Amino acid sequence: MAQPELATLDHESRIAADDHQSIRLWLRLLTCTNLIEKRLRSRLREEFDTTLPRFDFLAQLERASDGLTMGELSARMMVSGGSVSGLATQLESEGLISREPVPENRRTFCVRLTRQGKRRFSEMATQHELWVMEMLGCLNASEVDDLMASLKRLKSCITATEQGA
Amino acid sequence: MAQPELATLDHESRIAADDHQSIRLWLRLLTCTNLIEKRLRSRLREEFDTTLPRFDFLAQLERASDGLTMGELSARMMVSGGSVSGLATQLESEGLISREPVPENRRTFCVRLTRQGKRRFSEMATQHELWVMEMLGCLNASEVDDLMASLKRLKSCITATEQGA
DNA sequence: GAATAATATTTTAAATATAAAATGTTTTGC
DNA sequence: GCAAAACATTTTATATTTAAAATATTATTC
Repeated sequence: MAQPELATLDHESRIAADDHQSIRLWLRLLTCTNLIEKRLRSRLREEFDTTLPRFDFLAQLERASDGLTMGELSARMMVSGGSVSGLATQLESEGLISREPVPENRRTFCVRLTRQGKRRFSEMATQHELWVMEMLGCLNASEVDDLMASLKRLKSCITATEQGA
Repeated sequence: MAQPELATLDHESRIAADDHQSIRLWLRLLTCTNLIEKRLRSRLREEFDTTLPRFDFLAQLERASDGLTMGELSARMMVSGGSVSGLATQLESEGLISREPVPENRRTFCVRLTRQGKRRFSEMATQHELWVMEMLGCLNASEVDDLMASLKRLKSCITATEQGA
């Protein structure tokens, strides 16, 4: 009974079904990301009176002990140069980062965490990690590994299809 | 040789390792979502001179043939009421949606696609589906199914840890 | 049934996003 | 070496986001 029905699914129908499956996967991915992002956003506001972009800015610097240029920050944070510029102005005025000119290339700046920025970030990072653990922690190690592998493959699929079409 | 080393990983170390793995998973998820979102955003701009939130607004209505209230739209789109309100004002002025009062409850509106909105959305949806296929299409059916299952589990993990902590 | 609480939406204020133009610096090509 | 191109950043103008206040309606409670 099942086989004849399957046989009636022609190539076009199957393609259409796959289409919908792709869309469904994309929507599910988006939902998960939105849920996590919103939770982190509200916790950062409640507990540290800050925002996700500002946290992310500091996090990128924490990972790069030699400092980063504005362009590198823009690429790693995946936001426009204008955004990075505005965030940097704020964080600099709060004393959390420094923006020093580079003698060899006067077009660029080297952005670093200040001592205060490091201290402040580490307070937030500890909590941030707990919040993420809280949300992802019920996945066991092999589930996490599976997801990591699948998403790695997905990422390479996405970047394989180049932007300029 | 491997067992003794594993044995030296005490509970705390293993927890720390898991923490980082959770963060890495979260960042990878975010990267994938950002890549897809940016691509869709720029394509929608280039080809239809519109934005992702506006497309999403219409898409939610397309799926709900009986129309939706502003609050339902807000929940399904996972954005604030204020955003929905602003988007509705725009889309209404462009003639793509209608916002009719509901006699039984004068607080709410019933939002629907207009004929023009349906036509416009279907043009965009066709392309949108192709763009998503383009990015996710290199995953085979079983990879997609695996991801769907993993993300479903992830979603239930996230929502299981309730917001109000 | 009047006062209070809950609900649905819009408006407001502040922050953030982008694209594109402007500015200043370095590199390239002749 | 000078003009043109490429590069890195900031500024500008516009659009979007959110949280919270304001508005209006409905439901509850005593």
